[in-house]
Amino acid sequence: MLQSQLFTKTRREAPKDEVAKNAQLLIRGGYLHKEMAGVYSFLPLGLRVLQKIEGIVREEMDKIGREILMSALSPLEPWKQTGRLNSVDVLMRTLGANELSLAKNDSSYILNYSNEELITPIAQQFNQSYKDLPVAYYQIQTKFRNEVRAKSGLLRGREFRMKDLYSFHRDEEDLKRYYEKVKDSYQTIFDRLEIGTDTFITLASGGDFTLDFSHEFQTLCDAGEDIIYLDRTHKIAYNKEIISEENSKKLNVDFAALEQVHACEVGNIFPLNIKFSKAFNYTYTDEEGKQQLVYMGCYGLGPSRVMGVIVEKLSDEKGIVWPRSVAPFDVHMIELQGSNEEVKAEAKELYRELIQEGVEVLWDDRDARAGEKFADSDLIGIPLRVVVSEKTLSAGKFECVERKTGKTALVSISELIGLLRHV
RNA sequence: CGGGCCGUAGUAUACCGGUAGUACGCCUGCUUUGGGAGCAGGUGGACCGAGUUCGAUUCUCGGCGGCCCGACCA
Repeated sequence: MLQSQLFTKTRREAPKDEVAKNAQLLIRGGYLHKEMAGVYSFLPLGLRVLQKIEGIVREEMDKIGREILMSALSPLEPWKQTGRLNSVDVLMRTLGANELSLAKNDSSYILNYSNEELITPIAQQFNQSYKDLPVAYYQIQTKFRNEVRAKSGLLRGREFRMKDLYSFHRDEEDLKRYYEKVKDSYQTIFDRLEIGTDTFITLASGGDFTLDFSHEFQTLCDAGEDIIYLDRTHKIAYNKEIISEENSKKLNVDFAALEQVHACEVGNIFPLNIKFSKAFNYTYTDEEGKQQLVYMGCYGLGPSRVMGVIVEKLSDEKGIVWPRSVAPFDVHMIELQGSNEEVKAEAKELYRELIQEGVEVLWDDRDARAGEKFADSDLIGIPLRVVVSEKTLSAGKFECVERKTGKTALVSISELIGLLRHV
């Protein structure tokens, strides 16, 4: 893609209404446009990153579930059926539900903030025999929540991207088996997103759904709003919310001996057990012809929040440093002395060859000086910069700079392609 | 939702009870071209409402919006 065709520009200064590093850098780089507190539009660069993250999530989820897309609107009836219309904290409902539908009491639908009420009837319709189970559906969708205090850029928004997966099982054992599978799947996803080594399964409170613990995936992050008690040797952590004398005994863990660190919740997995199947009277027929309640689990992961966490963790004073797996492009090609026709032709040829090799290239074709191009390149944070200029032309090679380390090398085009294949 | 701070061009910031200045951006032209260029000219602004006042961007009140702390948080 030509940088002149991105239709965004970088900013030299951070917006004054953002303190969070992720929001500052993503706005400065032209990835995001802020609409209101906790609500951002994704611009061309930002959308590419989001799609890379969601692509990885999708690839892994496809191994253990089927993708669907549920509606954002839903009728009130199923919410009345589970009792959540009134039991769930009203602040977590959307404005649509609070002010339009409920206050006026004249609407029969709401903008839903979670999807158990929709997925359970769907699963019920198609899976009524023990032969049909287990099944798992997932979606990647924009979620809306009336967050009372949106903050920290992409880390806590009123509108955000979420992958939610729901599984249905004939009994608790099968649910547990699948639950472990999702744990592994999540770890693979975070590894591929290159935050895996800093992401820990964390015991947390069960919330509405269970008296037992739920599991969160917490990534170490100074800007994160959770505090976890970390046991690095066993690669497990405990959310501050469950720290108590009682749980210390129950889990046989000395919390006082553990490291306390800030972290951001990037995923969570919940055993729902029979809460929702009971509400919808979702039973299946077993081998003996008897009706049995279905066991459910739900599993969330926030791609847009992950994007914010990656920026928080991997940026430096010059800008963002994307891991290759989520970077908007593989290579940032910087053309200098654009008025020199030979340089221009050389850049064009390199661009063509890289594209042909399947490399994703952002070509800075703008009529700008070197300093500005380098500064923008550092800010945007594409993993590899390749400079084409009179200097490199006379050397017969290209200058190649790794964003993360600043390591520079002069390479030929075949060496460059080899390098990109290798990474 | 409680508390604190804040709201001035596209962005970041000054000043002021007498309708606003700077920098960057943007536009024109010339020069320049490996780390955010120089010169010249130009463009563009007080969140909304009420009150005080001869006069309000400035003071007061209310609203709306933003950030932070706390509470909350499938």
